Amino acid sequence: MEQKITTALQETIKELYKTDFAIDAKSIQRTRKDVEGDFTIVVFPFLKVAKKNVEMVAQEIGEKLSEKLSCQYQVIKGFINLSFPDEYWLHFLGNSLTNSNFGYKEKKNEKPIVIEYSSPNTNKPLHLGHIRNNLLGSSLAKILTACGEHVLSVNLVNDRGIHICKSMLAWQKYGNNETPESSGLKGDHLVGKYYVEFNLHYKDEVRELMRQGMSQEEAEKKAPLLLEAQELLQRWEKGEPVVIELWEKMNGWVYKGFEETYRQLGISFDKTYYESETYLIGKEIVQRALKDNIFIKKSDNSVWVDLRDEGLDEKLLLRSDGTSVYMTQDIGTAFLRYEDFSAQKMIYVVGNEQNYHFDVLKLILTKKLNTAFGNSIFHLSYGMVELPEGKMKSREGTVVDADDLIEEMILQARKSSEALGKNDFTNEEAEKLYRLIGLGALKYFILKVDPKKNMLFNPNESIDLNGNTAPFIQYSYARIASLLRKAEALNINYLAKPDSTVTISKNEKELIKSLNEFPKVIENAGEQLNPAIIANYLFELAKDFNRFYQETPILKEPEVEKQKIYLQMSKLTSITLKNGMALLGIEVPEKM
RNA sequence: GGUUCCGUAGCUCAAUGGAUAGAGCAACUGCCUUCUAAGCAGUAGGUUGAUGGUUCGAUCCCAUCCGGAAUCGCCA
Repeated sequence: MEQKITTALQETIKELYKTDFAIDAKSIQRTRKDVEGDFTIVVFPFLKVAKKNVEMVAQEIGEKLSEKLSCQYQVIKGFINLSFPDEYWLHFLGNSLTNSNFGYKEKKNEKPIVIEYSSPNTNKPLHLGHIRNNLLGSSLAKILTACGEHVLSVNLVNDRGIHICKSMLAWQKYGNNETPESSGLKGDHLVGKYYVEFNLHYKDEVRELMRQGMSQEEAEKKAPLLLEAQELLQRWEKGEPVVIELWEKMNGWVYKGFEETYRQLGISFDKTYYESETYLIGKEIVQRALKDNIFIKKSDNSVWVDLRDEGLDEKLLLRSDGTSVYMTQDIGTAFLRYEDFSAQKMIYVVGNEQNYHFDVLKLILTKKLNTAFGNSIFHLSYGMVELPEGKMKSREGTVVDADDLIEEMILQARKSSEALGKNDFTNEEAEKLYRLIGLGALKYFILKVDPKKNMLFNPNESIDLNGNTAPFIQYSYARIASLLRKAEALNINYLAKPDSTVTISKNEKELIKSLNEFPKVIENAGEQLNPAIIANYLFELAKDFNRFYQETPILKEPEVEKQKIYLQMSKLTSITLKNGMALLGIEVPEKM
C-alpha cells in the first residue's frame, strides 16, 4: 500500500505543480494512534515546489490522492491523514493468515552473505559478552535469511597464539595433570582456570621485579613466565610434537565445553575456521607484500604496515621473532573466506573495542593489497556488556559466566512458574518449558537493546520475566494458542472470508495495521542489522493484542462474522509472534 | 593527549528530521463465580548533559563545552 501511495503522490505532485518530485519513503508513515487515519503524508517537503501555504497544499494534495486511491482524507496542520476502508484491512488479514511463513521473503538468487560471529578464544570459557555476540550473530543470520538472502554463518576459532600458550604453560606448571574428568570441571572452564592462574603468577613476578627496582614497563616485558610463554609460542609455530600434543589436548577439552554452550544457546555454524589453519596464509600474504615493498621491515626484523597517509598509524604485522599477530591472521582469513564463498558481503560481528582493528584491516585490504573484496567486509560493531562496576575482564576473573547465567535463568523460570502455581504439566513438559522461558528471557534481554549501544547487566538483579520480556510475548502466544484450540474444539471455521458488511473498531483496526507492518519490520531489521527492531515490534504487538484480548470475550462474541474476524486477528498475531521470535532464536510454547 | 562512540523519567531501555518524547522495572490505586492475572486499566515521574547554529520543524544534523566509555600493545 505504501508503494501505491508513493506512486499516486508522485503523480499528484506532477499534475498539480508540474514537477517531478522524488518521494522519500519517509514522507509516508503510519498515522499516530490518537488521530483518525491509516497513513500520514507530511506535506512540508512539497512547499518548495507548491509555493502556497501549508493548509492549501495539504488540501489539494489530499483531494487528488483520495480520488486516486479511493480513500478518505483529513488534513491537520501540515499532515494529510488517509483512511482506507475496513474491507482493505480485512482483505489483508484474510490473505495472510494461512501463510505460516508470514513476514518472510522468498529466497533471492544472489551471492551469499557470510556472517562471522562467536569467534571464541580457546583459553577461557564464554561469558556474557560472548553471549551477546553469539545471539546477535545468529539472530542476524536468521533475519537476513528471512529477507531472502543466502546466508552462511561461519565461526573463526582463535585456537592459537600467545594467550593459549599462557593457559598451557600454567597448566604444565601448576596443573598436576588435572583433567575435566579428574576435576569434574567443564573443559573450557578448566582451561580458563589456568589462564587466570597464569595472570596471578605473572603479576606476582612483575611485582617482585619492580620491588627489585625495575620499571613497570620493563618488568611486564621481562617476567620469566611471559618469556616462557613466548618461547612456547615459538615452539608451537615450529610444530614441536610435545607442544602440539598438549595444545591439542587442552583445545579438545575446550571444544567439548563450547559445544555444550552452543547447544544450550541453539547456535550452529555452516563452517568453522581455525586460526591455526589460516594464520600461515596471512603470513605468506604479508611476506609477499613485503617483497613488493608494500609493507616495511624494521631493523629488529618486525614487519609493519604504514597507514599514516590514511590518517592512522603504523601497525605491526609480524613480530620480531617471526610469529604472527591477530592482524596477520585476519588478513589471511579474509582472503580464504572470499575464495571459499565469493560473498557479496562479509559481516564480522565483533565488539566495538576492535573498531580500530577493523579500520586497519579494511585499509590494508583495500588500499595496500588492492583486493576487490576489501570493500565488502563490514564490521558489525556492537557495544560492551558492562557490570555495575565496569567492564568484564577475563584475566581478572570478573566475568558473568555464560553457562552459569543460562543455568540461573532456567532456575528463575522454574521458581517463577512454581510461584504462580502452574502445575498442569508433566515433568518433561515442565523442564522443556523452563528452558524455553529462561533462555527466551536471556536472549530477549540481550537482543532488545540496540547492538551499537553498550548495555548494563546487574548480576544482583535477576533478569525480569514480566513486562518487556520474552515470557510476556511467549505468554501472549500461549494464550492465543489455547484460544484457537478452544475455537477449533467448538468447530468454529474462522478461516473463511468474513461477510463484507462487517465493521471493525478503531482499536481492532490498529492491531491489523500493526500486523500489516511485520514484513516491513523484518526488512528494516535486515537493512539496519538490528534485531532490537524486531524485539521492540513484537512487544508492542503483544501488548496491543493483550489489550484487545482483555477487552473482547472472543468466544462469547454473539455476532458470528465478528467472531470470525477476531479469531483471524488472533491467528495472524500468533503467527507473527512465533515467526518474529524465531528470528531472535526464541521459541514460543503452545501452553504456559 | 589524539581518534571514535555514548549522555533521554529514580533504574533499564524506545523514539526512519515530523504532530502532545514513549515503554518496562521500582512506587501507588483498581480488575480473576476467568476465551490462562507471567495479564489488563489507571496515578505519579522529563528544561532529552549545557550553550549556540542549520531548518517550516531538532532527542536526532553541525559547532563548542561538560561528563562517561573504548582505543591508540611485539594481547586478541
